[in-house]
This record gives sequence, structure tokens and C-alpha cells, in this order.
Amino acid sequence: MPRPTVHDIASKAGVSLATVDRVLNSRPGVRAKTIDKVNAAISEIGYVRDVAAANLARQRDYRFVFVIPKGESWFLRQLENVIDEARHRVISQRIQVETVRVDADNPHALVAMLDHFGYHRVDGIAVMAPETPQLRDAITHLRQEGITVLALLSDLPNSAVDDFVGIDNVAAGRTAAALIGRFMGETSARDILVIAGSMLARDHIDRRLGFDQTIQAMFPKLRVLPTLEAWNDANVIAKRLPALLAANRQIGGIYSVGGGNSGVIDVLAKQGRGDVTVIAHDLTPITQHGLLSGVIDALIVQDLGHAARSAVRLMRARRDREPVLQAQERIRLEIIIKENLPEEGGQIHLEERQ
Amino acid sequence: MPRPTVHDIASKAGVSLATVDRVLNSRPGVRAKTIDKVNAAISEIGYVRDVAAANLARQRDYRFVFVIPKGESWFLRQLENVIDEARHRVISQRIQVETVRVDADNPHALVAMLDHFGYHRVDGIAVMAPETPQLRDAITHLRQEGITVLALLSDLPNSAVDDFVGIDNVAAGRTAAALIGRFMGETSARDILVIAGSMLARDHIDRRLGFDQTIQAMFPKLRVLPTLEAWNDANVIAKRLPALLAANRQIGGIYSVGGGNSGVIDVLAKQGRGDVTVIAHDLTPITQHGLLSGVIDALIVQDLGHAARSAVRLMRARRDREPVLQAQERIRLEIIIKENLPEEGGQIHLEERQ
DNA sequence: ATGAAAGCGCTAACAC
DNA sequence: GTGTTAGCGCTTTCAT
Repeated sequence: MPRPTVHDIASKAGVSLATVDRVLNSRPGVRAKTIDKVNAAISEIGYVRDVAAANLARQRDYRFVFVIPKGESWFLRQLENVIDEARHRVISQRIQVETVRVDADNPHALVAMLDHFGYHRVDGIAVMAPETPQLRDAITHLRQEGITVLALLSDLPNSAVDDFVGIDNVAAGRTAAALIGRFMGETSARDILVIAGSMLARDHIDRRLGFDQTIQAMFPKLRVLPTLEAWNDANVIAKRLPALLAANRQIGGIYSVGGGNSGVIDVLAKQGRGDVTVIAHDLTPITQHGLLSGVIDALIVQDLGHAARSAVRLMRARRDREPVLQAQERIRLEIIIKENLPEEGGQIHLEERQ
Repeated sequence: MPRPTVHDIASKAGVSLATVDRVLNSRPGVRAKTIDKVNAAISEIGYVRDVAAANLARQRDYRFVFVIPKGESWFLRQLENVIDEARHRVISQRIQVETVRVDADNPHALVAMLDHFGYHRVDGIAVMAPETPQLRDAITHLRQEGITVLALLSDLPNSAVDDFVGIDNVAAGRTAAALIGRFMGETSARDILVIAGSMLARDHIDRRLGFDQTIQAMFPKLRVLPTLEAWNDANVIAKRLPALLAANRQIGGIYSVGGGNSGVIDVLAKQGRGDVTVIAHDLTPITQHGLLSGVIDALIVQDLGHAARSAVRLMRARRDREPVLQAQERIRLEIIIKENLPEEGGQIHLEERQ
């Protein structure tokens, strides 16, 4: 027996297709009594709407834009790659995905870009940028136009975004603290150096916050030194870290909040400081090498591919006013050590395991 | 300008819709020259096929079955729940998902069930069961019928399955070893007790294997005791563990490979053995409580919801002969400590964060 | 307030 | 080999 369609509802309820459709989409102009008849028929025959057919008839298509910072870091390039991958995956579902790069440190350029999309027809924007008053206003404006706005990877807590896609960075900091504390164990060196960038201000601030919380609560004997601001720049770290290590022999741990990890790895490797426990963020060729060579003890990672796909799903769900499966959209805060380092793997075709 | 359709290809190439369709689906009966013309038109106008419309016209629907063990453990109930959740999510995409429970320890019942599906029309089966010769043969048969077969959570390395959906359990064991070794640090107690069930033989074997590998390689001073076989039964553990702890004061760590964790938690809590480092698997109310109360130091977790959705996506992709995004289907081996314990969350509707 | 009919983009008989 | 035509399940004018 084939699956029931709108025709089945119509004949069961003794009405026409148009009326069924009106009820299905809760459009006005149907008597309450008729609505009841139709609904009765629907539940009686166990009808489930075929969304693909509906969207086809509606000629619905989607246009989503990712706005991410200019810059050539491995992280940002990787982000652009996974967005592009997501784009390919959904293009056959009438979903158009674009990426634009803006100078994140220039609020005016960013806002100009966003305003532009307010006039052209887009359904959703996912933006990764530091929060400024100008950005806040631009987001309010976009949402008034009915455009979905997501904060991507770096939260915008004071803006009227529909959602935040990314890990809880306070929890990330707490996790880093728990790991570094337990890994350091009972060493005599009780100082921890925190190295942060600052470009994605909000996430770095949150991580430091969570880190301090947990060190204080769980490892009161450990002391967290003032943040070394290194602008995610390996050269800055390579220049400043040796002096810090020389001046303070008590440094037994480093929490690298942002980028520039090759600086950390080079300095520690050169000085043979295998005794220093290091926790860093993000899985890149550099941090992977650090992990395998033993300089980095653990990484805290978010799956960028997941974030990109999740952002697309969220924007589509909002456009269609459909519910979201929260569990699927939660970006996991992953702890990676040498033993659970994932293997590489891209698009696999059918032939792989036959 | 609207997005190009088959009609646009047809007029551009000067052929009919039917011919375009033949080329698009690489069906025979078209001259090579015509094929070239059509393909030229396709790439010239940048055509992308609307898969929803195609599936509608094909009247394609899917029928997938999950075959999982009988039993009322939290783990199995949770598995059934997430499969049901996945079922709801895809029902409007003409995908029918069913779950059947079989006595996994009775190879004949299992095989009878699978044979049944070989006769009725199913497109894919995801099976969680221990590998037996009978199962191996049944799978070979199903695949000859053109049915996709997946190994779910517990691998079937010697069977002709299309794919395995779940974590790498050897890597899970290695990860457990690395964590327990580092967490134990320089305590004087150097013995580790391994508690395993046996129902899902394969995964437990793999975990123990990986565990031993890494302890030997990284922590040669630690000694792993013979496995306590407890059949995932908290009562068995509650009975036998106290004696083992009393007989051997050197036990400083416990790796709980399977279920029955409430037994471990109760015994350790009652005896005030906060000094014992414990690593367990799976996030359940029991293990969550163990983590929060400090008895369990870390959990190794796989997201069952992800596994269920992934299985459905894989079976559909195989049915449609479409490629799979490997990165999305990799079930992550997650390390959970108190600090990165995820919050609860089910279906969220639009109103949540406005 | 309700219905008839055309059509979304694609596929599949069946005809030539 | 190639073309014509009638749908797939749903939405949407336009009548009534």
C-alpha cells in the first residue's frame, strides 16, 4: 500500500486539494468545521507531508552567506575550505552558499558588507567577527528584514543573533585547566603561562575566564601568570617566550589559547623542555606535529566542518520554520591526545570498502 | 536569472528532454556525439540537478532496518531512542526506518530475522551483533540481494558489510590507557584492574587490546591485571570487586570496558577509595553521576545519535549511489571529563533564543 | 469558503 | 537513437 498523499486526504475528507493545502499550511479562509474534517482525515490515514515535493512546488530556494575575517592563517583557510565543502553538498538542494572575507578589525567595512546583504536577497548570514556597537546595530537591522543571523565560532552575546554555532569557550578553558592540572601532577614547577592572541577577542576572553575558574577551584597550588599577548603570531612567541622561561624556572605548564603554536613548539623543542605540559587549541598540521612529537600534551578542538554544516542546517530550518535537532547541532568540545588523533579522510566513494 | 533546468539543457543542445535524461543518468541508447553535445550544454550553463525533483519523479522511497540486541540496559534503550529520533527526522523524506530487537546470543534467531528481510523489500540493514559464521553467511546473502548491510557500533571485520558505523575501539582502549596512565601519575599503586562484559564481544576485545598496547608502550611500570569478566552486570561487580581490592592493595586504577558501572561506583564510594583512578565508557545517568561525584575520572563516549543518523545517511547514499562525506560520518571518540560534560538538549524550536 | 487546473524539475513509458 | 507525453506530491493562481 503506497504512502498516503494529499489526494487521499481530499477524497477521505470530501474536499478539494486546495482546501487540504490551506489546512496543511494553516492559511485562512476555511471553516472551522472543514478544518476539523481535514485534520481527522490526516490523522486517520497517517499522512506525512513530502517536504521535497512541497519545496519543489513552492520553487523555494535559499541563499546563505558566511562572513568571515580576512587573513591567511591555517585556521581561516580551513574554515573557508569546509564552508566550500558544505556548499557543494547542498547545491543540489537549491541552496546557494557564498563566503565573503571582510577586514574584521574594521567595523565599518563589516557593517557596509552586512548592509549590502540587507538590500540584496539573502535568507541567512553567519558572521564571525568581534562584537562592536556598529555590528550589533547592523545585526538588529538584518533581523528586522527577516534575515537569519548566526554568530559563527565567536559568540556575540549582546547582539540579537538567532543562534551561536561553536563550542562553549568558557567550558573549553575549564577543560584545558583540568587537563593541565592533572597532567602536571606533583611537579615542583607550579606556574602556568597563558598565551593568547586577540583577534577573535571574545573566544579568547572566554577561554581564559574558564581556565582561571577551574585552576582556582581544582588546583589552588598552581599559579596562573599574566597573559602573554602574542597576536596569534609565532614570531612574537618565538621572540618573547625564551626570556620568560629563563626568568621563571617555575613555569611547568603553558596554555596556548590561540594561534602561533609553531612558536611555542620550536622554543620548547629547542630548549629540550619536555617537562613543560602544553595544552593548545585546534588541530592543524602544526599542532598535530606538536602532539605527535610530545611537545603538546593535549589539544582542544572543534570540528569546523561540523560547524559549517550546522550553520547551513540552522539557517535552512529557520527559513522553513522547522524545528532543529539540538543534539545534532551541538558543536562538540573535543579533547585530542596522541591516542585518539583522527585519521585524515575526505570524500569517499562507494568502492572504498567492498 | 533562475537556475537552469533540464529544459535549458535540451534547448541549448537541440535535443529532447528524454535524451537529456538519458545522458544525465548515463543510460544507453545515445550516440557519442549527442552525449558530447549535451554534456557541453550542461557545463556551459552550469546545470546542477535538483535531486529532490528527481527522486519525486522516480517515486523513490527507502526502507531501512536496524537490528539490535534484546535487553533492557540503559545503553540499548538509549540506542533505540536515538534510532527513533532519526526515524522521525527522515520520515518526511520518504525514508522508512524500523527497529527490530533480536536475541543477539542466538545466532539462529538473528539469521532467521535477516533472511526474512532478504525476502521482503528492504534497502538497507544496520546490525549490531557478535560475529558468528552464521551471521557472516547471512550478510553475504543479503548483499547478493543488493541490500546494504552496515555493522553498527560493534565491527564485523570478517563479514562482507558495506561499512562500520562506530568508534575505533582499539583507539578507544589506547586512549583509556593514556588517560589512566597520566592521571595515575607517580602514585605508589601500580596495578590496573580491567573489568569487561562480553555481550558485544568484539568491541570489548578491541578495547582491551588497545589498552594493553599503550600501557606497555607508555607506562611500562604499570601492570595490567587479568580481565574481570562481569557480563556488564553491576551485581557481579558489586560482589567480586571488594575482594579483589582487599586482596591487592596495589590496585590504583580501574578500566571499566563495558556496562555495570554502578557496581564500580558503589564499591569505590563505599570504601572511600577516591585514590583509585577510574576510566569508563558511555555517558549514562550512572556514569555521569560517577563523573560529577569524582569517582570516575574520565569517560570515553561515542555519540549514539550521531551513529544512528550516520547509519541512515550511509544507507541512503548507497541506495542512491551517491558519495559520502567521510568527515561527517566519522563517529568521534570523545573524552568527557567533568569540565566538558555536555548539557542535555532535545528538539529545540524557533522560540528558544530570540 | 471552496474547487479546477496548471505547473515546479525531473523521469519513464511508449511511440516513431 | 530520439522525441512526446503523462505523471511524481504538492502549491498556487483564478474561478465560482
